[in-house]
Formats: sequence, C-alpha cells, structure tokens
Amino acid sequence: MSTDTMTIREMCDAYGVTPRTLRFYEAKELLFPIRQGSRRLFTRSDRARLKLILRGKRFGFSLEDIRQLLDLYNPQSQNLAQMKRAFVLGQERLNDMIRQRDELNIAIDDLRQQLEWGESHITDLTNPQKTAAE
Amino acid sequence: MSTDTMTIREMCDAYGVTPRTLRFYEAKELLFPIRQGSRRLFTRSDRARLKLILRGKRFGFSLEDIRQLLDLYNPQSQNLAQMKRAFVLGQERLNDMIRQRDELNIAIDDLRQQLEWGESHITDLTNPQKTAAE
DNA sequence: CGTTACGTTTACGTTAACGTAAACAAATCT
DNA sequence: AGATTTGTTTACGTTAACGTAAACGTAACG
Repeated sequence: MSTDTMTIREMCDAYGVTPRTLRFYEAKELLFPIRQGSRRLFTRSDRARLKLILRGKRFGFSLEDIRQLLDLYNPQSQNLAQMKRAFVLGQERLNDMIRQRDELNIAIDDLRQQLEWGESHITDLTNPQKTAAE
Repeated sequence: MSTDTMTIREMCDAYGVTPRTLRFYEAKELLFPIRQGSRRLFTRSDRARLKLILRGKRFGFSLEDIRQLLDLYNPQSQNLAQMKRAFVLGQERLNDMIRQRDELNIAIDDLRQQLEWGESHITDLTNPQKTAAE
C-alpha cells in the first residue's frame, strides 16, 4: 500500500516479460511509467495497461492496434465514435481469426491425407518383400 | 510438346507469383531453371517443384523446410532415413498446426465474450435513458 | 573500497519472404 | 529505326517485436 509502484524487475517477474520489452512498450507509448531520476516506476495504471497489452497480444492484435484500443480505457476519450471503431476492430480481428482457423483446418486435413499416403509408402519401403513382390 | 519450357512471365501468369519470387526461389535453390544466355527457361520439373513449394507454403512450411522436402522427390536421394525424417517433419508441422488452431479457438471464444460484453456496453451508451435510469 | 546487482541510453542485429528501384541488354512491335 | 516489352543483375528496403551489445551510472553489500 505504501509502495504503489513497481521497479522494472518486479514488473518483469510479475508479468513474465523482459526489461527490453517494457522499455519498448514505453517507447511505443503503450506504457507511461513515472520517472524518478532516470529510473522507471510502474504504477497501478501501467500494470492494468500491461495486462490489457498481453491479453491483446494473445488475441493477435498488433501493438499499434493495442495502442489505439488502450485509449478507450483512458477517461479522456469517452467517445462513442471511437468506441465503435474499436468494437469494429475487434470484430474484424475475430473474423480474421476465424478465417485463419478455417484455413488451418483445411491445411490440417490436407496434410493428414498426405501423411497417410506417405506412411503406407514408408511402410512398404520398410517391408521390401511386399514391395518387391508387387 | 515442342516447347516444354516456359518463360518467367508464363510461369508467373500460370502460378500467380511474381518474377522476383521465382528468382528468389532459384537463389534459394528451390528451382533450377535452364539458362539460355541470361534468360531462364523453366522446365516441367521446375513446374512440379513450384507446385510442391506452393502447396508446402499453404501447409505453413518454411522455404527451408520445403527445400529439404523437395530433395525427396529427387531421384538421387532414395534414402529411407531421409524419407522418415521428412515424414517426421510433416508430423511435427501437423502438430504445430493443430496446436495453433486450438489456441486460435480459445482466443476466438475469449474474444467473442469480450465483444458481447462490449456490445451491451455500446448499446447502453446508444440508449442513454436506460443507462441513466440505472 | 571493490564487486556485484540493477539500472540507464543508444543503436545495430534478427527473421522471412520477398518488394522496389536502378541501370542496363535484348527482342519484338509498329 | 524508334519505342515498347520483357528480361537481367545487384542491392537496399520493408515489417514486427523485440534481442543483444556497448558503455556507462549508482547503490547496497561485505
């Protein structure tokens, strides 16, 4: 309670990221740690943002997308238009992911067939007498 | 039958790739077009290889993986060990793809929930009287 | 006071698969 | 023949998200 801020290392340990990553996110204006001299102190707010960043990444958003989306959680932009834009962005991402998954499923089935084909081929090669007999 | 070879442009049109791509594949030793002077002439063999390359890409193989796999279709390497290696490579790729798909499915479900949440939020904002009444 | 740990800034390196541009040659169309 | 098309080589540029290294400050430990 007394120390509501965390050092860079504490952050790294807490969220499984490297210092480089946190500095990178700051450079990209995704985080805004307090500066005490040259050191960074990450606030509660930074931690909330970092959680959202990591979640966004799991969703497959780019950091630039995430930066835009983070503004929504910023009290400054209580803007319906932007809100909807973000919502649309999410929908688009969802569609992308579904399409990707479907393509993956096709490729998986396709590859499965190829492998079955290859498997019998290899088994033949492993039992030369049968292959030779043919 | 008389012209069993194709120019670079014919190849591009036939397979939907750019000249740069074909030269790149040659540089990476995935294709071996005949050289007539400085011009490239792509043979039947090159076309077969290109088909496999494109299929491999759809499967998510890297070009380097594909280069290795292409050696299997080369009469030189009628090698069981290599054959099995390629087979294993295929299995691994398949496992990767299945894992990716499963992760995607999780992310999709997850994102769907977030969006439902967001949708009601936006609907609320669009009907201020209901939100204000709460 | 030396060393070890942790922090900083700056900037180049990495990976994949080509894209793009420059500068030129050869062949074909008109 | 001039212009257009198609080709060539060489080499730097692109994108994302950091990794890695250099060169340095500072702060606590023993």
